[in-house]
Amino acid sequence: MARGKIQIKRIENQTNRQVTYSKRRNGLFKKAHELTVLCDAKVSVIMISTTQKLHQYISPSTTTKQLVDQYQKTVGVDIWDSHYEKMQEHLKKLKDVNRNLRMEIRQRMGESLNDLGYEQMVNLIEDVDNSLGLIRERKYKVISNQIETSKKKVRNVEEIHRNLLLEFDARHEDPHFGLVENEEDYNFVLGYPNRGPRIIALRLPPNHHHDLHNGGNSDLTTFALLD
Amino acid sequence: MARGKIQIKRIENQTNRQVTYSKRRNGLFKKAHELTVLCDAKVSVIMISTTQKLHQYISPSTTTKQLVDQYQKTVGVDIWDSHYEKMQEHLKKLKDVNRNLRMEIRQRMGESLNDLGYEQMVNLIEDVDNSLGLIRERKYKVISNQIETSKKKVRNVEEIHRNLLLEFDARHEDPHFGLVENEEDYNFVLGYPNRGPRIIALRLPPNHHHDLHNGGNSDLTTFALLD
DNA sequence: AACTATTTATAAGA
DNA sequence: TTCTTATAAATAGTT
Repeated sequence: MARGKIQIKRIENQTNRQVTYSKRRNGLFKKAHELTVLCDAKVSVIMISTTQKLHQYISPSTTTKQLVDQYQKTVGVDIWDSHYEKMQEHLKKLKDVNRNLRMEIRQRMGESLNDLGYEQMVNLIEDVDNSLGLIRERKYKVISNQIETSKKKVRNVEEIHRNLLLEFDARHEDPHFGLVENEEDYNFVLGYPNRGPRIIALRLPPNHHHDLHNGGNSDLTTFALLD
Repeated sequence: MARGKIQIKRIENQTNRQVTYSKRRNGLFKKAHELTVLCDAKVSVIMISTTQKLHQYISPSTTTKQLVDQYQKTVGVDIWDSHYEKMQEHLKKLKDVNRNLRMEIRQRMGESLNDLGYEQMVNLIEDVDNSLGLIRERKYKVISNQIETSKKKVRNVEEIHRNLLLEFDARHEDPHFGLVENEEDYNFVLGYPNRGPRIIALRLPPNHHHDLHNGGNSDLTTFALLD
């Protein structure tokens, strides 16, 4: 439109094309803005160049979202629909699933049984009964585990105690064993209040002598502790 | 831009403004199209006039949705989000709720009990047990209802039968009653094989005489039928 | 990015 | 609305 007329067709020279794009883009935005001001209109211009660069003009009085919203409302063809549709479907499915789950729970809780036929009710009873059995089983298992754990702990404590007593015993038989020299100091180390000697006796079968540290799986015998 | 320079500010004369809007809108669209062709760009122009009329130009190679999608992707601010937010939230909540419901069902079915503490398990057992009781109760109720319904039906049939016999009886006492004149014809009407008379007797308390067709709610007595 | 000859857009009038 | 046209504005090609 200056220094020579041009044909409106793709500019093949890339540099030229980009320059023209830049110039005309600004021209378009300026025109858009003038239109906005002069005619009190709302204008959105979005453009993407061949180089995938995006530019946009939007009238100061509005936002792109507003305008596009208005666009879709006016044009009728909701361009969000395709976007929404799947979501709507998903939502619907989820609601259905939700309803069914709630119904199942209600029935399992003994409510909303009106819809059930006799046969279904018998099945439900059997099912819930089985479930109850499973849960009870599980409870007993948990209890057993807890008891087992407690037993192991007890055994462990017992062994530690026994071990201690063994050492104590050995010390009496061999006064030169270890670092502690006299009974008073030893009592002190054991945490006994130092109120004179206390007699502790333990009878241990010989074969148990080397089993003392193998955890809690051996068939341990409880020994009477004489204090 | 011709016949006098104009200030870029709102045109107060409405007619003038609309004319200018129309002219410049076409100009803008033309420019947009030229840009599209010359520079191989994609352009979307959406505008709304003061009169809320919407016009748009879109490059032939694309759609408004595509361009706006590109716009939001590029600009980063997802303008759909605000649109979707509530839905997304709803979706998320539903998913959570569904997950919890499924978990509850699984637990009620005796699965996924690892997460439950002992206390919770005891509660669950009590709950499921109660539910089982409720369902059984319901089952018994249904059975009772069915039995009751059957009983009523039986009573009803019995009454109809009895009524019929009463009429039959009356016919014997008063031969001129009704239209049927002789015993043979009457038996035929009643569907009895015509093998001579059959003696049928019925004893009925007088006060029940008018209760015969009031459904099954009265305290009906079952009478022995002598055949 | 700046210049400018020229084309194009358009304001005002009809 | 559309046409006309004087004139402002835009811009293609050049620097």
